[in-house]
Amino acid sequence: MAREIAKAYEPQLIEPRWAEYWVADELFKADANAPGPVFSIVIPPPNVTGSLHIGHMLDHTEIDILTRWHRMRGYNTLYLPGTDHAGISTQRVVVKQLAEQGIDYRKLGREEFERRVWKWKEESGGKITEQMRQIGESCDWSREKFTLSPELSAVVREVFVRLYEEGLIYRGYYMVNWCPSCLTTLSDLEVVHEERPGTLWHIRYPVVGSSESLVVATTRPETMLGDTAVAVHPEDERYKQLVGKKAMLPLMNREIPIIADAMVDREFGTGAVKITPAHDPDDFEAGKRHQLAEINVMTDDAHMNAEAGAYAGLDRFEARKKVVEDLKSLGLLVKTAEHTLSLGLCERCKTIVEPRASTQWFCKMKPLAEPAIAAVESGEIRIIPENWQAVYFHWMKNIREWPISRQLWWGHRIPAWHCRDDGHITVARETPAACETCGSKHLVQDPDVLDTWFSSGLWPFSTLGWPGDTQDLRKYYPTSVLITGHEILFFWVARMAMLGIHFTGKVPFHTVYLHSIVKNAEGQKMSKSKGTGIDPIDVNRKFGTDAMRFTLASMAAPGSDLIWTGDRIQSSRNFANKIWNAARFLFVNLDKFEQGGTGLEELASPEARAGAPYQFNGNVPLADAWLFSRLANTAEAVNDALANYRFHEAAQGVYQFFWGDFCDWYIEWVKPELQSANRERAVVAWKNIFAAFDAALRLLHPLMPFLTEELWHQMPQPAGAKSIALDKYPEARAEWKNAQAEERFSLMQEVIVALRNIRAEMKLDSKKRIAAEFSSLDAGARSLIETNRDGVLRLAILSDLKISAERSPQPGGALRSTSQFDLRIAYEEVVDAAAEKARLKKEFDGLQKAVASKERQLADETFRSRAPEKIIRGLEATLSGQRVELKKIVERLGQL
RNA sequence: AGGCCCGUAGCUCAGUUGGUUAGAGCGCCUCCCUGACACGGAGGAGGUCGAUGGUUCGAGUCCAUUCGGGCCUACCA
Repeated sequence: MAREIAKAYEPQLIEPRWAEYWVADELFKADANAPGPVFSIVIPPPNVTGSLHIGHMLDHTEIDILTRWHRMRGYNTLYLPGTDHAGISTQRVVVKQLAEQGIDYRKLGREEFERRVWKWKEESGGKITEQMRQIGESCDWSREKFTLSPELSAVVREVFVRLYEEGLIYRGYYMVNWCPSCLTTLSDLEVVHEERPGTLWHIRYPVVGSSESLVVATTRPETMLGDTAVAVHPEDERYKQLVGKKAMLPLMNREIPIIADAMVDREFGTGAVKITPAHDPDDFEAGKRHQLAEINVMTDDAHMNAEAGAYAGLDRFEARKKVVEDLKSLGLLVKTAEHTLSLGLCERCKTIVEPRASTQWFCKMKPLAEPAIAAVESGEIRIIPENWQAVYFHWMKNIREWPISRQLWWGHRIPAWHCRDDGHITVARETPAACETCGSKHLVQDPDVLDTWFSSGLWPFSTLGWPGDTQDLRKYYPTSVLITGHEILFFWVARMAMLGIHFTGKVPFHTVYLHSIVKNAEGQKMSKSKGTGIDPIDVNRKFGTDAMRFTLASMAAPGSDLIWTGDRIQSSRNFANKIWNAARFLFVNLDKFEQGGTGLEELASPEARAGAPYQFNGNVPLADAWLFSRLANTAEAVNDALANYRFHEAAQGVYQFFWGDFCDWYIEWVKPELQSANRERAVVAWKNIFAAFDAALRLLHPLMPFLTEELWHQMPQPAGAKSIALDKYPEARAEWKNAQAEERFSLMQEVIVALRNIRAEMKLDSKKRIAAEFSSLDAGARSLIETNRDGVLRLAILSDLKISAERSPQPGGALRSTSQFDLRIAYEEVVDAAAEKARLKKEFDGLQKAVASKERQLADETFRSRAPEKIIRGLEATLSGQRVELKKIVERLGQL
């Protein structure tokens, strides 16, 4: 049966086929009734608004690798995909689209707005799926549920009401971060700080009823219009006599008190501070302590309002200029100094945040944080890498109140209703018919929505049927692992921990794996807003999603950043192609072999594979014994790496085995056997190579799902078998391990490499066969080479190989020696003596240094008494070998 | 201001409890378009591990100081 296999790996042909399969199939749909261990994963929120870049791929890559690995080991796996954000994001997309059409979403009315959101969702649903298909199978959309689905909204309301009833959620009048562009409150975490050069203006405030005056320093002169006091330190001798008097606020001509407060730093500026309770968090607190009035001089969008008198209507920065000018002309500007300040910016739009006092909903965090701290301290939640634990503790132990209301439209609305008659607020799970206190029917729902992270923080249990006592909840909660980037440790991880423990009494996950941040070649974090992201779809189209996944996995060493340069993915693509071609080799040659009668079914059936490695003449052939031993060791290392979230080690292990061991050595070695005229020998070779190839595919599968799936289906599989992902993951089989075979095979590799090396140095044409001599005092080594003479002749391109105990005394030709053996090629043409000498000299230097340092160490009594026996013996063994080599080099140098 | 991380071959990075001539991929050099693969094969050159000092029989690996780069947290007007 002739097979048609493309000459090169073409991901664009293979992957869509399987992508469709993955998305459609319910492979990862967990069954709560299924027996066996459970592995459940919380997936971070994918962002479907278009800011998808390679950085976002990392979570999904790692999660999917783990999922497949666990699935192949018989775990019952559940994904909890973070589609919560998808709902919010959908709303934001609609807002953006409306804005592009010049429509302000606020003016649509909430119902009309939500209608459009649903419409967009329906229309674009397919588009999202197609997009996700192209970036790979890494996200499971089959469980797609949007935030605004009735089920999730009900959970959010339930949580809100419970926290409110417990007194943890309250309404408060405080200073909050306000974005004048987004027109909403921001939590501290949504404010990013940036160092910028600024100015410190010194302004003179005359003291009422005297010729004295005070100089205050400020970086924001426009806020002085709202000043209601000047503060000095209570023990500051310079100003002691002024406390209790009044100052005349320039420009506004308002008398304001001079107060004493310990908050003032005597060293900074002039030691006198203007107090603007409505526009600064510290001043706000001071204002409360001293019962000062708050004068808000700005509008929502940061223009000056009527309270600013002559400045009303100006933008805050124009007002600043004008205030400074006016002060200057009044002679009240004492001095200006340069001053670097750290400005708070809105994370989303980068507008300078305006501190603003307003009434908002808050959540008390201390009672929630304490159990979450304890969970990490006790190890019930493991944070990997460990250094992030310290960061977590630091934040959690200094946690502040969380303002949870947002003046946005996207998100869950706050379940609170204001009574128009008596002002009472009714908090309820369902829309109340009447006010709790006065029974009035004039109720208006609070216009605010909840911070996105409020609902996201419920994800691990809100998706499993909570507050009901469901089977899913019992089986899958707590989940096993959360993988995400460390940038949302506080936003999301910590809040899930707090809310999960609070509402279920159990931690939401046992392991938190925080991966590195992906940056571009310039070292910048990938970000859509900065324009530094790389679109993974483009890259995938070019190289394939398997290459993308393998690249991310191989670079995902924990603890440090990951820089995306683009050349690693080329090497991953090459690796995929290499495997593809190894498979082609098998099938193309099998076609020829099959004409002799024995077919694929017999050679590669599941039963045949299970019996490998097969024997010939009562022994497993050396190369096969070696390969299966390598396979066992690789499987062990890879399993171990994945168990410890060391994806890069897993990737490297499989790469080395598949390319280095399987392709470069094993296939080359068994080529003749596969076509052997001895049918029995050939069948053994075929059965072994198929078994090894199959195992290697399974080993690679989590790291390259599409390619391995495709090739797996080329081989005979048990009836009803659907996917390699449901096959077994290779384990380290003890009976495959064979230290002796590894040792013997590697000696042969050494001999072959040394011979190739000589050939290369002599610049021999690669087709030119030459004769060589092998000599070794070790009878075992001689018989090894003797037995495998054909292979050595073939791989080292020799016409003949003489084997002897003693090196022939003949001078001339090219020579290569190790402590175990000598190789000589008696070639007529003189070897470049000078080059040979230089090479040997270099080797001599290195070797001599190594020998000297070992001799020194071994002669040291302290070393001998303190170093472990193993080290000493190893050192001695190496030393004796190196001495032999050194001697041979000296001899050879003498000859030249 | 406090905390964390990084500085290893030209580039991007590995290097788990300190232990034998420090590894990989890409790039570079030489030879080869050989029937799985030029997205390939074979061979090779190239680092003394930012700097200094210390602990130790022994340090890329631990400690201190220092220089350089990055990140996070912070209410200094």
